[in-house]
Amino acid sequence: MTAIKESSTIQENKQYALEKCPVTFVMEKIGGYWKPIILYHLSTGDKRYSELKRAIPAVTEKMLIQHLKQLEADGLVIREAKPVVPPFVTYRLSTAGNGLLPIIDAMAAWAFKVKDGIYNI
Amino acid sequence: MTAIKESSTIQENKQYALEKCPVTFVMEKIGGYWKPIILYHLSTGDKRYSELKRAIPAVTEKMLIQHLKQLEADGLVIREAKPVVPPFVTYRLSTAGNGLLPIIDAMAAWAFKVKDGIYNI
DNA sequence: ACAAGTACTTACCCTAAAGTATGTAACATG
DNA sequence: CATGTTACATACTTTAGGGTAAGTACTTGT
Repeated sequence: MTAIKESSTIQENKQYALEKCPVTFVMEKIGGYWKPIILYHLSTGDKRYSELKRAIPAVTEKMLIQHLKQLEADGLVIREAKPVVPPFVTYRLSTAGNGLLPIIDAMAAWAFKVKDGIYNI
Repeated sequence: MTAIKESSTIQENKQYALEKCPVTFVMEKIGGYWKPIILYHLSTGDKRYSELKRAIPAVTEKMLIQHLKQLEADGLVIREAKPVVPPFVTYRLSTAGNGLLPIIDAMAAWAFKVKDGIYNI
């Protein structure tokens, strides 16, 4: 969680956009390079922290937990920690998180159409 | 179009994410605070530049054209300029741009569910 | 005694994206 | 002849986000 400065124009505009535009609201939740990838990996079942780390080798640990914490704070993923040593922590999608899957699917469908040249982009 | 530095880690990671994750690919296209709002406004029919400006008062002109140019470059919107003075320029969604609408709708649906408290976030 | 594994945390730096402010061409109108 | 309108462009600044590198606690294996 990076510190954000209150009352900068950019934050005010963000507020405006968030209220005006449901799409922006969603982008707030799943925006950030790694969040969609994390969500994708969690869509196939719950994962340990280290499993995610290995599944997404390019992500740094800082970014991984930072996004996981944010997703947790947003109520999209649920963290479960067993009180053992070494730690055993699993992450899984919440109901709201699962509700995102149709969006993810629609995005993937569009992306594949573009890549297959269905649209002449 | 902002100048980007080749071969920075962030750019390499972006590449990785773009290839691995179709969702990230889509986020690249519609990410940025104003793009979804612009797309939403264009979804109800073609609009003049000045109409968009008035429809989204909080956006600065720089951001508005910057995003419009980017959307145009990405093949999502089509720009049509009549060679008159004062200029008369309209923007509308391309086929690919229209293909985004199901995503936009799915996002809006999810956002409204969250706001209506359907999910207990 | 020491390395390894797990799940983090923290301090610092760098870049891309957004914002501010101002300027431009071309004509039409008062 | 000055002002307004439209659709931009461009130089400069700020900020949020991402990256680097290093450290922490607690236990098991060698």
